Parts: sequence; structure tokens; C-alpha cells
Amino acid sequence: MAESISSDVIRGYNDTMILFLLLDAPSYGYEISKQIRSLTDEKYLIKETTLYSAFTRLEKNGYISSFSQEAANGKKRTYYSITPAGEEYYRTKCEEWHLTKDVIEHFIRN
Amino acid sequence: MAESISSDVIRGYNDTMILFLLLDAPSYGYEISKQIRSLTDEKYLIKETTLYSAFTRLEKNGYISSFSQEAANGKKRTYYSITPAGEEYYRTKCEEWHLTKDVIEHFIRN
DNA sequence: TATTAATACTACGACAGACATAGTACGACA
DNA sequence: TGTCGTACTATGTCTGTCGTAGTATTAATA
Repeated sequence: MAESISSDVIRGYNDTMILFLLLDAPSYGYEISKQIRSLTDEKYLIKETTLYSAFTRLEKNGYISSFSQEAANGKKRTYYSITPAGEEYYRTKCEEWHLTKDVIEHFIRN
Repeated sequence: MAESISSDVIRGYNDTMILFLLLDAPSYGYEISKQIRSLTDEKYLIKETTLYSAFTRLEKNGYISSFSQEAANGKKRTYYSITPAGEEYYRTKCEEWHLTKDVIEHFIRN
């Protein structure tokens, strides 16, 4: 019985998950990792290194932008917000997902 | 508009596709690639190198076994058949797929 | 008859995303 | 005093995919 998901399977959708969580409001690493955890009922736990390297990649591609802000407790955080290009990319990935799902399901029995 | 699927998305499911196609009968590289092509309505075309390296990996893991056989036209082919371990692995991947799908869909809007 | 297309692969190297491991730094709490 | 939670950064490795190239045979086509 498959009980947890190997992240290799998810490869290519970590970016999409992050962008989705930034659609409504800017956020930062630790919060996003907790959101992914709770949204998926602990079924998917993104690795810290995976998450932060995704931030770097997404920013380099112009899909998110970052700014520093002090939290209530005086700690400094790096926040990220989605850019218009990021929103566009997110929509593309959603379309791609539907296609991908259909393709893979041809090979799934039951 | 996403028109074709980047294989990066599919990463981790090529093995599953191959195993699926071996469930009913042994087959070989060229035929499998054509079957994937037609089953997916040309939407997914597996690369030759990807396919043959998958064979190597799957055989090394004991999920498939190979034998040589001459085709009707006298040409030699390497056929692969799925092993019991391969069938088991295939079933696991199917279960994992359902889980994965559910997880990802939390992050897909519309 | 010469050339091209289809078949059926193998070899080699590069790349990118995921991940392991480790370390930093600060505050809260016991 | 030490551990836990927070919020990261650095570095290097691994693996599946993919680009490129080459080999060899047969079938079809000009």
C-alpha cells in the first residue's frame, strides 16, 4: 500500500503548488511548507531544500518576486509574491495537468 | 495553451506505462513506443533513450526480464516480459497515482 | 539502381530538479 | 541549560530524462 508520495512523482509540480499558494497573498518559506503539509493532510511534505531552490528558480524565471519584511516578533523574513508572468505560468501548468492526468490514466488499471 | 506534455511532468511514470503495456504480453522497444504514441493520441511520445534506459533500470530492479527472439522478417529483437515483482510494483504505482492525483488537484484551480 | 524511410537498437555525455547533510541564528519555554 | 520551533543558506550527490550520434537491416520509392 502506497501511504506517502515519493516527491519524484511530483517533480515538476512543486512550482505549481507554490504559485497556487501565492495567488491570494504573499508568503514565505516556512509558512508555505506548513500549508502544503496541511492542505494535503500530511500526505506530502515538501523538503526544505526543494522548497528554497524552487523559490530561487521561480524568481530567476520572473514568476515570483521577493521582499524582506520583519515579522511581528522582530524576525526578518523573505516574502515572495507572484508576478503576472507567474500567474500566466500557473494557468499553463493547470492546463498541462489536465492533459497529463488523461495521458497517465490510460496506463492505470482500476 | 498546453498542447503537448513535457516529459518532465511524466517523470516517474514512464516505468508504469511500460509495465502496463507488458501486463498482457511480452513486447519490445519499438512496439511499446508506438503503443504509447497511439494510446495517448500522439500526446505523449517517449524518447528512445528514455525508453531503453527504462528497460535497463526495470530489468536491473527485477521488474521485467528479457529474451531475444527473431521476428517473422528474420530480424532480431529483445523482448521484455513483466515479472511477478513487476506486477506488484505496477499495482503499487497505481495506488500511488491516485494519491498523487488527489494531492496535486488541491493546487489546481478550475 | 540509388536513396530514403522505417525498424531496432547502443553509447555517451549533459542537465535539472530533488534530496541528503550540515550549519547558522534567534526566541520561547521548561 | 538545553531543546524545540522558526527561518533560512551552502554544498554536493543522485537519478531520470534527453540531446546527439552512430550502427545495421529491410522495405518502399524515385
